[in-house]
Amino acid sequence: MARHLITSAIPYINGIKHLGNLVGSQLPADLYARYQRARGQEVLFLCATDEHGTPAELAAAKAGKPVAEYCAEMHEVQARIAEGFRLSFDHFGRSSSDRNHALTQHFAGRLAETGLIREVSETQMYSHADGRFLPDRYIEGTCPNCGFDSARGDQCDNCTKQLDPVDLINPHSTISGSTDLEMRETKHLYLCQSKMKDELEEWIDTRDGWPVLTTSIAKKWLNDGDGLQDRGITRDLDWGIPVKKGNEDWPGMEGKVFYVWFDAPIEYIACSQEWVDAGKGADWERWWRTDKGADDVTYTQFMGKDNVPFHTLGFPATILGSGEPWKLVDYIKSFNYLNYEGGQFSTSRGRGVFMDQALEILPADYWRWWLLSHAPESSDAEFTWENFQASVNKDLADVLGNFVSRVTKFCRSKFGEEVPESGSYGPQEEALIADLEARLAAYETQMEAMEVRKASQELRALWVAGNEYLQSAAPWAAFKEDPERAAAIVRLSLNLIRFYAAVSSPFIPDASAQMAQAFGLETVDWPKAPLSEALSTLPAGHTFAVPENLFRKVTDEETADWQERYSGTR
RNA sequence: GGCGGAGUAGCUCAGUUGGUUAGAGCAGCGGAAUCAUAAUCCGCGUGUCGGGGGUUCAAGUCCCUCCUCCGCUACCA
Repeated sequence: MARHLITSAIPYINGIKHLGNLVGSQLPADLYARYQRARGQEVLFLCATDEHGTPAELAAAKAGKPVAEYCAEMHEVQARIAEGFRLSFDHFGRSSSDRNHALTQHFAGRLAETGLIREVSETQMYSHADGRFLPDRYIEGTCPNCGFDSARGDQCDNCTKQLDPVDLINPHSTISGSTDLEMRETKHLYLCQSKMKDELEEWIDTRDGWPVLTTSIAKKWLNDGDGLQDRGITRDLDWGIPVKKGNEDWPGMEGKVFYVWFDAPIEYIACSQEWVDAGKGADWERWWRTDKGADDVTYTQFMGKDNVPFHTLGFPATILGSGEPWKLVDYIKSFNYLNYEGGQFSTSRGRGVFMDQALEILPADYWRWWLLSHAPESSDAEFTWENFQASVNKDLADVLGNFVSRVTKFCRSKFGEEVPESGSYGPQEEALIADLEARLAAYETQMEAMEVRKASQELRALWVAGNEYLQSAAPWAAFKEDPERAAAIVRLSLNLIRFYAAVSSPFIPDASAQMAQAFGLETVDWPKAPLSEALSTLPAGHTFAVPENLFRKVTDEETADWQERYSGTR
C-alpha cells in the first residue's frame, strides 16, 4: 500500500475565500486525496488556516476584536465551510498553534546553526498614529513619476513603476490616513537563500514531469536579475511567532515575530503534530522524517500559482538548510486563476461568489463538479452563470441523475424495489463491460496524473456509456416480448448505479453516498477489472429504495438573480 | 520594462516527440425512442488553428516578427 501525504495551500485567515481560491488548492487536493483513499492507499491530507501577518491584525482591528480571538473565530468559520464543501482533511490545523510556534523556532535555530541566517539592519516606514511599521503597500502617496495620487509604496498602479515608500510625495498610511510617518531603523533576520541557489536549482532541474507553470516560476526566481535573493523572515508585529533560536531568546530580536511566509509552510509539518495531538493519528514522523519511515511517502502539494515561489524555493530552503532529514515535496500541482464573469473575483468589492454564499444557494456537489471540470490548469479559466447552469444541468441532472432515476423507477414499476433475477447477460452486456473497462482505465490514468479536467471528462464518459447502453438495450421494449431479457438489463443497470457511486465519489461525494444508500450500502469499493464481477455485485433479490432525484435543475430565473446578486459591492 | 502563460468551431476546451480528410462537450439542425428530472440515444462541423514571413517532402505543432488578453515582478498573503 502506497502512502500519500497531501497538502493544500493554507487559506489566509482574514475572511471567507471565494471560489477561485477553492478551486486553486483545497478542492483539487481533496479530489486527489479522496481518489487515493478510494484506491486503498494510506493518505494523510492536511490543511490549516494561515493566521499571521499585517492583514490579520488589521482585519481583527476592523472587527473590533483581539487578534487571537478573531483568528479563533475565523478558523471555526472556515472549518465549517470546508466541511460544507466536503473537504476531507484528516486535520485542519492552525499556523498559530503551539506546535507551529515550537517547530518554526526550531527551524530558525537550526538555520542559524548551519550559517544560513544573517542579521540585516534596514529602515522601514513607521506610522506613529497606527503604532506600527507599515508594509510598503499600506502606504500611499503621489507617484513621483506620473503624478498619480494613489500610488502605493511598492508600485504605482497607474504607471506600473516600482517604487520605494520614501519616493512618494505626501505619503500617508492607508490604515489611518495619517501622514505622521518616519523612516525608522530596524533589524531583521534574513534567510540566506542565495547560498542554496545551486542546490535548489539542481533539485528543481531533476524534478520529472512537474507542470510547466511550477518549474517556470521557480526558474524565474532562481535566475532573474542577480539570482535568488536572501529573504527577510522576521517582522515588527505583535501577532505571530516570537523570534527565538529554538528554545532560546534571540538577542536583538526582542518583540519581533517571524514573517508569515516563513512559518506558514512549516505548519504543514506542525499540522501533522496537531493531528496526533487531536487523537486522530499516532505517529507524525513516519510522514515527515525520512529517518523515521517517510522515505516511501509520496508528498504532493496543491496551490495557486501565486504560491509557487514559496513552495519551490523558500520552504525547501528552510527544510534543506536545517540539515535534518525532512521529507521534501515530490510533486507540486499548481493552478492558474479563475475569473468571474469577464473580470476578476474581488474580495474587497465583493465581486463573485464566496464559499459561504455558494453553499447557501446550492449543495456542494454542484460546485465541486463545475469547479473541478473547469479547473484552471493550462490557463486562467472563467466562471459564468450561463456556463455553470448549462454544465451542471446537463452533466449532473440529465446524464447522471436522470440515469439513476429512469433505471430505479422502471425497475420499481415492472419488478418492484429489488434487483430482478431472471435472464442472463449477453453480447450487449459484454460489449458494455469491455467499454467500461477501457474507460475506467483512462479515468484512473488521468486521476493518477492529477489531470483534473480530463479526469472529469472520463468520468462523464462513464456516465454516458450507461445511457447509451440503456437506450440501445431498451428494457421498456424488451419487457413486452421478453420480460426475462428486460430483467437482465435492469439488473446490470442497477449494478451500474452502484459502480457510479464508487467512481464518482472523488468528485461528488454526496451524490455518491445517495446512490450507495439507495441500495442500503454504506461504502462501495473501487471497482477492479474484470468488471463483470463488480457489475454483478448486487445479487438478484437485493432490495433498494428509489432515491430522490440526485440533482435538480438550475433555472434561468435563479441564474439571473444570482448574477445580479453577486456582481459586486454588497 | 523583464519573465511566464494564453490566443484552435457560436461557447468551454483537447490536440504527445511536426505526418493520413484538425477533435470533444455544450449550443444549433434533423431523426429515433417514450423507462426517466421534456431527461435519453443516433446523425449532421468547409473553423483564414491571432496576423505576416521562414524552415521542411510535410507545421496548429519548429524559427523570426508583429498584435491582443492575463499573471508574476521578490516587505500583501
